Amino acid sequence: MLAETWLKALQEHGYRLTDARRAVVEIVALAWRALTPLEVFDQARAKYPELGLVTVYRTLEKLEELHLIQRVHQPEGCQAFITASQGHQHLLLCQNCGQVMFFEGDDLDTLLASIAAKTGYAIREHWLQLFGLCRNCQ
Amino acid sequence: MLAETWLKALQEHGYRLTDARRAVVEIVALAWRALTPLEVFDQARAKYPELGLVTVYRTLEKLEELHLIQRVHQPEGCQAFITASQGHQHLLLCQNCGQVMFFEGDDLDTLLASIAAKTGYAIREHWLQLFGLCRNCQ
DNA sequence: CTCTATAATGAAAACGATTTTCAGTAAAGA
DNA sequence: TCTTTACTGAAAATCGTTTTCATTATAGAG
Ligand SMILES: [Mn+2]
Ligand SMILES: [Mn+2]
Ligand SMILES: [Zn+2]
Ligand SMILES: [Zn+2]
Repeated sequence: MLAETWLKALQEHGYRLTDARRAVVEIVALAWRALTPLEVFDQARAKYPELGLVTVYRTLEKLEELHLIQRVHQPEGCQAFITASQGHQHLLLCQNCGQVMFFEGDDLDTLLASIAAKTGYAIREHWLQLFGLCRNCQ
Repeated sequence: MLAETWLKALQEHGYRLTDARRAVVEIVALAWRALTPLEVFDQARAKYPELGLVTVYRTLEKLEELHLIQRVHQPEGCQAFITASQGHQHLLLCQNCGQVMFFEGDDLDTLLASIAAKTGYAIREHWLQLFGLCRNCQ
């Protein structure tokens, strides 16, 4: 299970395992859409009611630092997090329910070469993100 | 000049022309990189020292609403604005000096069709943004 | 299993960015 | 020139996030 992996990773990096952390990790690891710190807080309090919002922020910070989660940029805001992609992948988001999927195999080489030639830029990175409706929401 | 166009657009939408607004518009219209509200404030105060930060926020809001400027998402934050693209264009940003360029002619149709087929999503929109080093910064 | 060092906790306070309130000012049209 | 009311900046309020701090509990040593 993903939550177990993350907890083990935290431990291996010298962080302690606590009930608060476990609650946060379990919520985020199971999420099928990006969650804001406040959404994580609300959902995790169901498992562990003593949880403080501060600990949510602190735990998300550590998970991001270990590249286990990543921030998602959206028209409505850029504070939400989702499980990190592995390797070179991009996001596909449902505009209705928020479901997040990863995809890979984008071949932008020709495009990037052409832009580099036209502009004189040395292109180092690209952000590609798709928005649409998932099967359920169409 | 771009600033004139924007001021005319504001006027045509029933907004009044004031010295404060002129100062803000002139700074943003001439910018070659994305500026945060505070950066606009600092630069515009050189032209009009009585300017208040609140008016910067209010003016940016109106310019965005009229699609004359657009918000730029970057790893360091998502509060900065730049002149809006016309038609279907994407951004190319210098990771060193922040220079912003637009490009068009991205052909993602094949990619989008393949992702749609694989995932079952109806793809409606895409965000593509390139990062690199401009000619001067290489 | 007990003890100890200290990482982690939550409450409260602080903070920084943005928004709202408000009384005075000035743009624009009559 | 006069009148209406949109716009202004200062101050206060608000919102999300971070810091501070005294207390608690994890993890490793003994
Ligand atoms: Mn790619
Ligand atoms: Mn495109
Ligand atoms: Zn959906
Ligand atoms: Zn540059």
